[in-house]
Amino acid sequence: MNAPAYRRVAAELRAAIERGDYPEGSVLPKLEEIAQSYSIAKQTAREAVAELEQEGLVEPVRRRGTVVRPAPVRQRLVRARQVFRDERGYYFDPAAQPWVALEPPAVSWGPAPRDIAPLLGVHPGEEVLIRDRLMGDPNTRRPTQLATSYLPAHLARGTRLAEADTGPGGIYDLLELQMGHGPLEWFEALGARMPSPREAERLALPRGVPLLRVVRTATNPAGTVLEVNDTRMSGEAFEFGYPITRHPSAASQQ
Amino acid sequence: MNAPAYRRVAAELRAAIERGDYPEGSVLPKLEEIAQSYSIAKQTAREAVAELEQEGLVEPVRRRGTVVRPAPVRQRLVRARQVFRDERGYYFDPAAQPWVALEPPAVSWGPAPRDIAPLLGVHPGEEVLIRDRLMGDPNTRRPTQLATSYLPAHLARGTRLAEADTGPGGIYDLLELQMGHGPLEWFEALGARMPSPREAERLALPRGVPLLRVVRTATNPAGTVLEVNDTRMSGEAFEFGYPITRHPSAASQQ
DNA sequence: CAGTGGTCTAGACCACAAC
DNA sequence: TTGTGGTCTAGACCACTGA
Repeated sequence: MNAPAYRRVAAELRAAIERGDYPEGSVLPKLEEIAQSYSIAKQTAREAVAELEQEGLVEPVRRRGTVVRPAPVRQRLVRARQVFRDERGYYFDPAAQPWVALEPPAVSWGPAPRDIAPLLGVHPGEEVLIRDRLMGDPNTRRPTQLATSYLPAHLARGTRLAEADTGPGGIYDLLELQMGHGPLEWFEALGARMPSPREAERLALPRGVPLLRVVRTATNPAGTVLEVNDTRMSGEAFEFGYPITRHPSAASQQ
Repeated sequence: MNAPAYRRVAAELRAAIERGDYPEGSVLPKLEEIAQSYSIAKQTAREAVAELEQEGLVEPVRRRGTVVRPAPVRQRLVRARQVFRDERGYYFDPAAQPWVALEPPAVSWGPAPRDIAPLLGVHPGEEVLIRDRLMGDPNTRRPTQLATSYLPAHLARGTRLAEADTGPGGIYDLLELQMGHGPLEWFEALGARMPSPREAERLALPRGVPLLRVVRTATNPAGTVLEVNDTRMSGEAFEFGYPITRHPSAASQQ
C-alpha cells in the first residue's frame, strides 16, 4: 500500500488542481519548488508531473512552467450512419464539414499495417496502395484529422486510384463509375488508441491525448473489401453524438 | 532536429518490434543490456521503454522483462441508436451483453464532476447523487466497464433513486413509471480520454490504453436533463461498429 | 529467492521560448 | 537573455514475482 513518492506527489497535485487551487491556464510551482516542498529530488518531482501530463491534465511549457490544461471542449461530429452525395461525391457526415486537405495527398506503395491487413484481405506487410491525407481548418491551417486509405495492389496498380488527383468524386467514384466495382457498401468501426509519435506530431497533440479513430471499409456487392479508410483525430477535440430513438419494444410506458 | 537519446532508442526499438524482431509475447533486452548496447544510462534506457509503454506497445513485467503486447483484438459493440426493452427494463445494445455488476452499486452523494455538471444543469461541485457500478464478465469476473450515473439532488433526494437496489427496471423505470418524468428521451456522445489512476486500476488497464467513453443523457419531454450516465471501457478491448446505409441522395450510381 | 524492473538521489548541463 | 523544463549519468537500493 506504500505508493512511491512520485505517485503520492502526483496525487496531491491532482487533488489540488481538482480543488481549484490551480485554475485552468495557471502554472504549478516549478519543479525545484515541488521538489523542496515535498523533500524529493527534482527528477522525482518531474516524474510526478509527467504522471499528470499523461492524464492530459497539465502541459509543461518551457520557460513558463507546468500549465494546467483547460477542460477539453469537444466538437461534436454527427455520424448519421448514412452516406450522402453531392456533386463532389460521397460524404459520410450530414453536417458538411469545412475541412480541407492541408497538403496534397501523399500517395505511395508500402506494406499493409498489421491492423489493416486482415480487414483488407491481404497479408500483413504485403504491398498496398497508401493514400495519406492531412485534413484541417481552411482558415487557421490547423490540422484536425489524419485520413489514410489503403487499397489492394492488384486493384489499384496502374489505375487512376494510384494518382495524386483522383478527380471529382475521388476513389469511390472511380471504383463505382469507371471500374465497375459498385454499388459500394460501407461499414464503420469507431475506437480509440494512443497515437504514434508521428501521428502526435502531425496532429500537434500534447501527451496524454488519445486518438479517436474511425475505420471504414468499402466493399463490393460480393463482400470483397476494396478499400480501408483509417481516420484519426484528437480525442480531446472531437466526439461523436447521436440521438436515441425508441424501438417498438420500448414504446413509451406512460 | 537532434532528438534526445531516449527518443532515438525508443524509435529503434519500435522499428525492431514492427519489423518483427520481437514478436508478440517476446521480451525486449533487459534495461541494462539496452543501456550497454546504446551506451546510455539504465535510467535513459528506461525512459525509452516508457515511451513505448505509453503507446501501448509494450508492458514491463517484473522479473520477466519488457513484454511486447499482442495486437489488440477489439470486441465489437453495436449501438443501434435505439433503446430496447424487455422485462428487466430498458437497454441500449441490441445484442444483449452478458455483463453483470461485479459489486453492489456504490451509491453516494458527492460533487458533480466538472465535465458532467454542465450536462446535468448543475454547478460544478454541486452535490449530486452518484451511482457507481463496475460491470464485468460473469465467469471470469474480469471488469469490463465502469458505469457511473449522476442525478440532480433535488430530483433524487429521499427517493428510491438513492437506494442501492432500485428494483427491476432500474432508475429509468423509477423515473418514468413512479415519478412521472417520462417519457424519457436519450442522447449519447462517444469519445475518448485517458483514464485517471483510479479508473486504470479498477479496469486493470496497463499504461498506454485510453478509455472509450459513452456519455448518455436522459431528458424529460420538456428537455430537462434528469440523469447523465458516463460509461468507460478499455479502448483496447472494445470498439463500436455499424453499417452505413444510403441516403436517397446517394442512390446507387450503377 | 534471485533477478528483473521500479524508484530515488545529487548533480550537471542542455535548449528553448518568454520576457 | 535567462529561467524554465528537459535530458542524462552513476550509483544505490527497493520490491515484486516467476523461474
